[in-house]
Amino acid sequence: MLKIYDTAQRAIVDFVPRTEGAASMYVCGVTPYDIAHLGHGRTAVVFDIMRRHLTHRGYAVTFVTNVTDIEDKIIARAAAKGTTESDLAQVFQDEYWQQMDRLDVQRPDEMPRATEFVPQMQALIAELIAAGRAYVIEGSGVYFDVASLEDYGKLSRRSLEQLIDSAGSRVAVDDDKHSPVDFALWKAAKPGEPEWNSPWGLGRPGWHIECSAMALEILGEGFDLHGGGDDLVFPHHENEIAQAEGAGHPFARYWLHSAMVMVGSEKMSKSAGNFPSLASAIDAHGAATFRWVVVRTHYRRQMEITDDALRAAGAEMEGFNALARRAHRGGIAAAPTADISAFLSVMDNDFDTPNAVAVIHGWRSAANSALDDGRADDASALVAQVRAALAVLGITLDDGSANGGDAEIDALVEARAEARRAKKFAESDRIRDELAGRGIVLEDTSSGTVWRRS
RNA sequence: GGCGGCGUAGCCGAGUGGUUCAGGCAGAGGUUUGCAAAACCUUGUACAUGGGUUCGAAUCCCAUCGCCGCCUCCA
Repeated sequence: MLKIYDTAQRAIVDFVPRTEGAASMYVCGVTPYDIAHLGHGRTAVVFDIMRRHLTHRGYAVTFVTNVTDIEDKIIARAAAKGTTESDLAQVFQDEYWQQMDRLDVQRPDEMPRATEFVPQMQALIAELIAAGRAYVIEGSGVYFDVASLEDYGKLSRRSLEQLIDSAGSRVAVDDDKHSPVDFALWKAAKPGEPEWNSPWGLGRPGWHIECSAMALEILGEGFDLHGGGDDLVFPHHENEIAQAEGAGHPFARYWLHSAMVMVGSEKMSKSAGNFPSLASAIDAHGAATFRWVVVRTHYRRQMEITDDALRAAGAEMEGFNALARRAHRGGIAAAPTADISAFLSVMDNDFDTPNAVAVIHGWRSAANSALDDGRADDASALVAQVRAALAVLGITLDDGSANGGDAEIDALVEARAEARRAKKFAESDRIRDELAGRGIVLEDTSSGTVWRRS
């Protein structure tokens, strides 16, 4: 039985989908106005693993991730760069998916862009007005009337009083709004900004409405899982719920939130300017290592992704790759099927990847022992378990088979092997040192020498 | 100020009342190897502090200290 931590209930609960055997999932995507950072990488990997695990458990998963391609930051950045909003969004969306592809993050089944769903947003806004949950301020826009919704704040556990108390202390309040906590559904057009026609005049959608409208449009009422970074709980997800339920549409059954990535004990954020790029981390340490460092910490726990952390994770990954190389060189093929039930049941407990990692390490160690002892069948089964479990985590091992293409290195490796056979160790060591100088590390196995780049 | 989380051995990171242990990285010793590399084996009595509950607490309760997040755009 899959159990998940539901932010709304603040508890680990059984996952019971809307439709048996299916799982519909909406994960808030990015606002593409700058390059992807480490936090984007973590969040994407976390939800990708949830998706893979659900799929592995037999659910037919429908996975939706939106793109917020019209928003204040995009408008400001496009103006600063002298480009259009859509071009700017496209550039950074492409960069984002380029990194996601390197990380083997599976593409969503649907990737709706906010600008393509303006009619649906307007329809939802109209419903909210009709339901008495929203009001129009001429020349300003349409606002959600928070006080009209009895249980507003239920996701983030905030009361209306405390919200009103703190409102205005950090954000300027529009005096025309009925309450300082009311938020914009539709913003009246401003000169030089993109605009759409609407029953309330030219303008553009507020930030939160897109996700309510698109999730309902694509996944329907009462879809299963809604996810995102935990910085979105309030106000974004809270407002999504208000917009959907305020119009009478049951919204997400479960809420999943992944914790933030910290840098130097502070939350990384674009506004603070402390955001190491995802690309540079992958460049330096590899995609599998990045995934591994994410997986080592539970998704609901804050973590730092430092160079040291990546190095340690890289050392672990290297151990797994070494196993794959050994098995490959020794002609040990992974068994066609693998029993990874021990791994899966750990994962069933709210995607407990840290403990799942321990299970995989156990198999790795046992596989090496089996290879040491020449127990080929055991080794084959264990290697298969390691590979299958890692696949659920989105990691594919490098067994070195792609290293065969370098004729020059292969020739040197062979020359060294000959020298060794002739017991000319001075010569064989000289060749090994030469290769080491070029970043090539040799490993002599019982079935021959394999090499890798260090 | 309100809401929430965290503080575990050199480092990362599980664990929520009890024989024996998370797991990993780094370190040390050993086996293997011509020497290495890789691998395997052995090796660490840690739980912020002070009280309390209990036969027994890292684990429950209270207090204290420290760190972090949300309350503003943010993955």
